[in-house]
Amino acid sequence: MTDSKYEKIYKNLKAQIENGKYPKGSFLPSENQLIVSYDCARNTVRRAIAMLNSDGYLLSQHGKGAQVIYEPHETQSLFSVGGIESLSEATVRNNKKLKTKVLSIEEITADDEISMMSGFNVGEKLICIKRLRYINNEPLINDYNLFLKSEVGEITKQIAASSVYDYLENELGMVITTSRRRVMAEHAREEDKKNLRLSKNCDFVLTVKGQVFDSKGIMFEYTESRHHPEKICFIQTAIRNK
Amino acid sequence: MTDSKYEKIYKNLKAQIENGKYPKGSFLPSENQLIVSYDCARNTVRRAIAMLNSDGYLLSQHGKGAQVIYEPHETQSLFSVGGIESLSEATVRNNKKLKTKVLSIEEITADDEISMMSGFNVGEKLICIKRLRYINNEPLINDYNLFLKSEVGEITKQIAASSVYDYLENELGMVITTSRRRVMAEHAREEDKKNLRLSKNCDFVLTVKGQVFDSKGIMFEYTESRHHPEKICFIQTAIRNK
DNA sequence: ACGCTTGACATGTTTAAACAAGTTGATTAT
DNA sequence: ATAATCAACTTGTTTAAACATGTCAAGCGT
Repeated sequence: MTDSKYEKIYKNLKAQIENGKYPKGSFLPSENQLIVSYDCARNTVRRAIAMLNSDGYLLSQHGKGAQVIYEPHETQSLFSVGGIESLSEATVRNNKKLKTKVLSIEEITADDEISMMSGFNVGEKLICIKRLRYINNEPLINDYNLFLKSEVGEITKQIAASSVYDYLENELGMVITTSRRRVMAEHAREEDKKNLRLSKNCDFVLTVKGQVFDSKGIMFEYTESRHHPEKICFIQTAIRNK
Repeated sequence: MTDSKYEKIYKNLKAQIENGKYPKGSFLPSENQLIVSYDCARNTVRRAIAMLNSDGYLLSQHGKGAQVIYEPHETQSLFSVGGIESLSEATVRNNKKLKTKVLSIEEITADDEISMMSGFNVGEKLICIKRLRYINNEPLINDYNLFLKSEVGEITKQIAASSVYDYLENELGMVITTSRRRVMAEHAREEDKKNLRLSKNCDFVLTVKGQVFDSKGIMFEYTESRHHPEKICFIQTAIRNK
């Protein structure tokens, strides 16, 4: 579980950029200088730099250097799409307070309708969790999760109230790798209006539906998050990879 | 402009996966086999494989191999977030017919309000384009663009009706690199309802607002796309990078 | 028949080196 | 003074090799 060398360099540089040691517009030390500081080969430092490029932190320019283009997240409450980041991770990164209210946990068996919606096979045993997420004490996200029981075992109210991913990764040793998500705008349901306290003339939500896979390629989670549209949006930085 | 070796391998493998030569669930030939087929070093083929991983096409598993997890895009009309891909590029990739109706092109100067919204400085000369985009003959996207005149020069109705990016990259030789986008749900405006032919009880749109930068780090475009919420959603595949 | 070891093979990490190509500023020739 | 050239940087591409580590099935011993 120890970080590899390039991960250490990556995290170190990332932290320094976030701290403002390398402000927006400035250039990182050249690769040759970084090789000396970190005592490593060129490929190793290049790998860290490549990751920061795809994070939207750096813009490497041929012949010139790697320029910092990161800027701290703006005013409103928001978190980024573009990675698999749990809500608890995102809120910590943005210095927000996250509170979770578990509305219900029950064990169900996938029927036709659920199978169609989630992608699980009919007959599979699932754990169904409904949660309401508060950010800085405002109810902003209506969360609906289905977990494949054969993969994740029991999930207690305790776990659901903190971080399910923490539990899966650190307790169960699962490796979460890929996810496929769909982002859309939908009509608000009655429970959305009530739970998220939508204003009277707002009858829609910003929804993310997704399937999550572990390292064996098994889909073990279906997730549906319904966001308060006036208070949440998604940020995404992308680089063109030709 | 010629492709480098790893790009050729990347595109070749990608095409084969899309063609179904390597169906979902199957494994790619091992790195050592690919080295022979492509007559290259291990790092070169590894680079191509890494790109396909971050595209969500492959899932490399330590000790086992690289498994195909790509599946063709599903039923509804949709294109992916997570890259800088112009609409024309996305529709081609998904075998859709794109038609663009240019509603207006005018030259404006950024005032306070525009500056606040777009991020351009007050007083800068901008080209403002309003377009309606049809996919398979349905009006699905209300597009609003601001281009920095000093960077892009003149944009004719002709260009706006086909692909502005094509023009910028291939005619002007601009290099488009990073973009920062925000995805949100918003109230529909009157022009949205009319242009997109929203159903009566649907008064919201799925909006993407973004800023696009060139290789010098200059922001040269602000874009706002308002999508038909019942017919468009965004797909995103992500890998967890620890 | 069961569990264990082991060896072949897979991907992951790291180093090293060479060459290609873009950028920039100083030097040189006009 | 101006323009061309060059040298010293920068990042980009590619190869090669060594070692670490995960997977799996064949074969071994009990």
